[in-house]
Amino acid sequence: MKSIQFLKTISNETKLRLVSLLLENELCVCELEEILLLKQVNISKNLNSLKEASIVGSRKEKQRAFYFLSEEFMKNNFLVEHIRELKLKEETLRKDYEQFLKHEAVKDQSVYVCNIFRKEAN
Amino acid sequence: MKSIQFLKTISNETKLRLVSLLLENELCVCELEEILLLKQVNISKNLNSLKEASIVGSRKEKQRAFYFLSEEFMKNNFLVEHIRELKLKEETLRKDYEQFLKHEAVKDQSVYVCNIFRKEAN
DNA sequence: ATTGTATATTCCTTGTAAGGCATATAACAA
DNA sequence: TTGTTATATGCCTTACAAGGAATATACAAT
Repeated sequence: MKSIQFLKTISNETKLRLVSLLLENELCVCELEEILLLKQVNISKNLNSLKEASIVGSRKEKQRAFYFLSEEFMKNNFLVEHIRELKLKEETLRKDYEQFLKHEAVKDQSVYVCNIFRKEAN
Repeated sequence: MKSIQFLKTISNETKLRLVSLLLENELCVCELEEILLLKQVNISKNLNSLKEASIVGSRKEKQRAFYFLSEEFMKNNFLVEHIRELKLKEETLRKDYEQFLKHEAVKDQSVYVCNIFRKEAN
């Protein structure tokens, strides 16, 4: 069953965190890397498996790869609403969302460069 | 995350079929066996893992063990609604539901014995 | 006491998912 | 051209879930 594939795929912390963020906006790998503080490889791999499950789509823009939730997935209204609830209930998802907001703020006030946080850290 | 455990556990065909039926009614192992046409061992095992995930509870009545969806699980309104939708959309779940109705009909018109279908088959 | 019914548990095998690590590719920058 | 940034892929290991098969337990019926 396709529906089971959806469930199985998002029932993993990393993937759920990714989907959770993508509910807000399309994002590229390096943004996700900075927000989630996970290694690029894992993000790429997990995004890829989300893509194989038709949960996300992607588009290339120069070197960047932007990922977004698929229409097909978004049709599952109740499941989507369930995830929105988890974002309020689950600590990890809440914190990710905070990080996302910080990230968006920085993006707004300056010319965005992908590794901005990493540069500040050095 | 507990919520992930819920998702992970129900994202398996057998377990989803079980949960799907238990949305209708509490049922005992042998009833589930007859409706789903699965081996008793698998049903017991899967029910047990649903129980470990706090998705179902159980009560003993003589030799029978009746299983029902936990309050905790039922609080996830959107997730529950999602499953109800899957019951309409997914062939397997629809057929299971038909079998369930047949089973209920038999139960109503006679003194119920657990292996009634099996006896007819011989 | 013995048989039959209902359910649970244990052992075993197989499949698969997830992340680590190294490396590949692709685009752009200098 | 060479270096750097952004992303993807391949190989390996570990962990764990799922079902088969056999057996155990628990209670009921006779």
